[in-house]
Amino acid sequence: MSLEHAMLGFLRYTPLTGYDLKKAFDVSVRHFWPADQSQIYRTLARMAERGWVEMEVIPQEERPNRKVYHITEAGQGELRRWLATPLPPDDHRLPWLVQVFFSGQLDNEEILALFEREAGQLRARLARYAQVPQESAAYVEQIGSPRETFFWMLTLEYGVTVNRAALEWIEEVIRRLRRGEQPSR
Amino acid sequence: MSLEHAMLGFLRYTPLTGYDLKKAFDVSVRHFWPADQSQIYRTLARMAERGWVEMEVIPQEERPNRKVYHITEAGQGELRRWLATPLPPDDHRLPWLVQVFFSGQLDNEEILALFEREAGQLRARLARYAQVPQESAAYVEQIGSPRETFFWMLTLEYGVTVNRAALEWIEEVIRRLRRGEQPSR
DNA sequence: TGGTATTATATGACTGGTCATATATAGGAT
DNA sequence: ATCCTATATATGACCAGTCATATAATACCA
Repeated sequence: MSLEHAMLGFLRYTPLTGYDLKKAFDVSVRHFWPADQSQIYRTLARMAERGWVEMEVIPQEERPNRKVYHITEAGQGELRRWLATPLPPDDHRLPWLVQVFFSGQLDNEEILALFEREAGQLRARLARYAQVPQESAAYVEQIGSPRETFFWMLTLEYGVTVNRAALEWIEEVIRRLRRGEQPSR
Repeated sequence: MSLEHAMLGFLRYTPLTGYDLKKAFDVSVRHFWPADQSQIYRTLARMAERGWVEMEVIPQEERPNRKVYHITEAGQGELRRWLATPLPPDDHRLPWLVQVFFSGQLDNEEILALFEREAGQLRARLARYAQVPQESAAYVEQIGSPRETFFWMLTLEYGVTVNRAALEWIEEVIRRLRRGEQPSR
């Protein structure tokens, strides 16, 4: 399960609380692995039971105590093992393609709107990706590892490449639909 | 929820049993919306409760009775409504990118293997896509609607385009890694 | 003779993830 | 004066989807 291993990945850099982990996710991997706050805490508890992490309570006044988790030897082993393990072929679900598949029964204008909405979402996503370097700059500096940064940036490149290809295809389809390429009912 | 609406989409063409629906999914939308058999039956029951479909039992000897479902007016309305409704921005999860993100701690050869495995999976997926037209030919003929077929084929085009872009990017990254572009530890 | 596939529906147990909400305090903004 | 944000952890209810398994007859293949 990727959430656990992503959490181990962050904890390998430095001990963190659940709250810190949530923030780390939100400036980095949330684009391909969003993490729910409540699930982070539950998962942390499970990981502690398994001995992948250990917890240390840091008392605070006028704030809930911080529970700082650090990775164990077993946790490092598990992370390494998982990183080197082939993943099962992933079946991603694309509800938008379900709409396209059955869109024949809509009017041509409605179909055009369907594609234009998706184009808009892709442009918005690409715009968000363009901001990632700034957003994560502090974190990048904090970790200060050119090797880690290199692979972080590859995930961003992937997102830009794939979403740009999708957008270009959709723009081409919009032109085809305007030309009236779709058979009528 | 897309499963329900995909099921309505198929039922709009013709009445079907749960078993038929599973087969319809498996030759078409399973590439972007796989459907579990047990979930199809449960969902069918829920849709009947809501009045989107109605069931008719066709007795059979020496086989379980067929329960043929047909779409109602309400179901058609619901399908149309959903098709014309903007989807919430989808957060797809890509466990492979989680591996890439944290791969800095692996050896260079292991990282290369990570990318080569993914390239292999993408090639396999593209090979499967190449077979879709043959696999679904019977179904296409059975429905016999050029308009429907046009949009079905667009979903396939999308898959080919996006996965090809991903594969090309990965092949480029593999060349970069071989050149030693990644900083060492 | 045994194993597997096809037709056909169904349930129980489980898992990963979401959403709403709770607690508690401080500080800044409207 | 009130609202929002940040810090910090946690639970209950829920939902979609997965996996294993059950039933039951036929037919084909090794």
